[in-house]
Amino acid sequence: MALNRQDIARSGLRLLNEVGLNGLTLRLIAGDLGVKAPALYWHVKNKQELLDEMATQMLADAAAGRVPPDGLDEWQRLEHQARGLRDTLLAYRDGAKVFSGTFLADTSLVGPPPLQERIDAGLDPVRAARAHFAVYSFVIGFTIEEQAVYPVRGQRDERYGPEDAGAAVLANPEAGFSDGLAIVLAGARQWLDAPSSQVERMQEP
Amino acid sequence: MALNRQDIARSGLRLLNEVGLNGLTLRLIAGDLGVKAPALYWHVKNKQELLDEMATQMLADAAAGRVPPDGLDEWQRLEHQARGLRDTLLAYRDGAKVFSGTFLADTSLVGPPPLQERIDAGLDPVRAARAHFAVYSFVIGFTIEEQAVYPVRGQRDERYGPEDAGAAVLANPEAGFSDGLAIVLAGARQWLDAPSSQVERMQEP
DNA sequence: ACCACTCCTTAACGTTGTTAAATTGACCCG
DNA sequence: CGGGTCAATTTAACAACGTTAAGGAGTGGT
Repeated sequence: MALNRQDIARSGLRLLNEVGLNGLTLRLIAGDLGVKAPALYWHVKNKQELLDEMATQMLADAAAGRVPPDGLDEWQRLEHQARGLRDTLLAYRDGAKVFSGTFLADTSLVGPPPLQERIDAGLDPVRAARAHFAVYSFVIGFTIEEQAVYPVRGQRDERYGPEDAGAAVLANPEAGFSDGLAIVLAGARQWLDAPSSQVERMQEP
Repeated sequence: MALNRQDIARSGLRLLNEVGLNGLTLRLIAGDLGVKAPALYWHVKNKQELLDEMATQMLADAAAGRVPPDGLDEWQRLEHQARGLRDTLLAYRDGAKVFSGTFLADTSLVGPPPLQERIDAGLDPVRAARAHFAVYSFVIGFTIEEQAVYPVRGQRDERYGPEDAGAAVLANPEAGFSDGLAIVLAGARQWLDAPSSQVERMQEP
């Protein structure tokens, strides 16, 4: 019968979709598990540690059902991974916020690093990591803004009028994300082929 | 004597650097202003509204001292703006988190929209907005991750070991950001010239 | 002198994360 | 059997938080 961190995290994730990050209280989670709040402290040091566990669990659940199809090249795998990350974050209310605050308990869950082929072929691993992180950063940033406007997928928050700049893009989040991702991937590809570590160098007629 | 929203927001921003977002309480801000906590509710509806005001103030203060130099082309202005945004967020503890949660009370503060020249020259404004938002998203995402590792600029948080992927990039945040920004800008440039075909359009409701 | 309005205080409420101490239950050893 | 140890949970309580209600002080107009 005894609880464990995973059960608690999973309960937290389910409740997250019902009440949002602000409404997610330890007493609520405990009640959902048929237990009183201080019991959670036997398994978890902090609420923060619980949120970390939730972020990890979130990624693990999503990675389980998302093996990239065979026959993709490394760029397509990178795109697949980026889309999967966004889908994962969107699967939970405030998912991106929960995720971005925490670092993962188990980093092996992100899956095999992309661009490994090119690293084996001589690409500087630091450069590869930076390109990868640029894609990752874009996905996190985009999804955070997206979830600010659409707390749950498809339902727009009433506080945001249609007037500001971001809203023009987020009027159609899918297209905005696709285009943004295409931009970042194209840039990464080009940047890895033709290194220009200084941005100033990229001006051309 | 009478307080106003700006004073409160400014006090909140100063205290943010001392105590962080978690430690930022209404009673603390009120005390800093020589006033009791409920007094703030005369000027502000919510704590959330206060945070929105702080985010706005943050951007306004930063934009004041950051007019782009003359003689830059539109890409250089975009780069300037992106670097300025990161600097602004880094100027406050948890700055990116505060900023990303809120939308701005006054959107005129972001400055004149970039890429206006190309829009005048016939570029689809939606495409321009998406390219711009891709850059914006990257900056937000990168800086959130950066501040998770470095709560205050230059001081690494002890919880993160050097082992994970993001840390490899964030070992040198300045270089990581520069490279990432170069990637996104290069991609945007290329994408605006030749719209990518691999991403098909989604239709609006 | 009175009213109206702005701005702030005092007092309090319910909720939150968290801690300390007592309690239960299961398993092992004599 | 009986006691002891250890894991897991409960009961009770705490300080702190965001927020609300009610009232008081100051100011200005008529």
